[in-house]
Amino acid sequence: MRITSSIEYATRLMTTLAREHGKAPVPSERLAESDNIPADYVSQILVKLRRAGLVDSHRGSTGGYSLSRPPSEVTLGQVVRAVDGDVFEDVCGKYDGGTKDCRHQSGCTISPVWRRLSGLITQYFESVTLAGLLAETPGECGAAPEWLEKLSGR
Amino acid sequence: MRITSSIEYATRLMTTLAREHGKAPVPSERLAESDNIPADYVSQILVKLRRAGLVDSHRGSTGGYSLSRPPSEVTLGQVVRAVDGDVFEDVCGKYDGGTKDCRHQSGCTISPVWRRLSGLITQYFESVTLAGLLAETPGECGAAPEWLEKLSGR
DNA sequence: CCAATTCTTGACCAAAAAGGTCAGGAATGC
DNA sequence: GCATTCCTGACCTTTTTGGTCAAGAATTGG
Repeated sequence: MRITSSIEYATRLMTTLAREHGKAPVPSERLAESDNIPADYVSQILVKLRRAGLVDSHRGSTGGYSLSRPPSEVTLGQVVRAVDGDVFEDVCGKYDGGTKDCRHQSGCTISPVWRRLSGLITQYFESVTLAGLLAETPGECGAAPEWLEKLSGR
Repeated sequence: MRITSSIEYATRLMTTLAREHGKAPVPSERLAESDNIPADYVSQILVKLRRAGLVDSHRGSTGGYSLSRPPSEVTLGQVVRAVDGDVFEDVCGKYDGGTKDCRHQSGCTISPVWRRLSGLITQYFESVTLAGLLAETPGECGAAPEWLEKLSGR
């Protein structure tokens, strides 16, 4: 399991756009540059974000992209779904070995576990907004996950 | 993001072995059959589980595989790590566009989010044991995730 | 000791997904 | 009308997934 480049890139883009919210639209080329993403790839990701209704696009010389809503109203979940579809979409029914019935062995005691995991992830994604991302304390790339300790009870 | 076949298969195998714990070793061919997994693929997965110390193998005519520990002492996290490595191993430092410094844009406010997610998933995996999997109420493949509501506070 | 059984190892392969590129066209603002 | 920017969709390469295969090395029952 991993974070794909699309997810990472889309998150960077949305974060940058959030910072520019209320100002002029940002052309994709500038986004590519500032977020360190291949220029031609950026457009592709922005298209998905636009189709999901998360950003607006404007053509012409003063054109570019802008958030369609305030940063506080956009969740990470929406961003992830826009570029990657639903999380753990089709666990059940895959890997059924050709037989088309659910073959999670052992009377399907496994699938509830995947479903909970999926719910857990979805819920976390939903709890993070772009506004929250901006307010995040940067910290270097090795900081400990503080609140995690709380959650785990340790 | 998705559950790979290796993870799903490994979980099925371990669940089946947990059910047979204390009895005779189960040959891989029988595991393949009962868990609906390609026979040649099963061996490959079992090798990883053995190298991780989760199962024991015995050759010869009465040979096969068996759990190396009681089901209550094996977590889903151990199984997943055995076949798939660490969850979200290297988010930071990837997608840096060639520049070898961490380029999570915007002062790296993004990486803590991935790290928390990784921790959340790891923690969930750690909380599920094989014994727990066996005790799971099967339910059909669409049951609601009950305890999730508790966690979310809703 | 022999033969059947089972695991072991590592190479190999095909299909899919990920990651990225490109070219031609259509709006838009100046 | 011309530069700028987005739009569309095809295309490509690399990596990962998912799976196969063959030769060999233990082990056990007979």
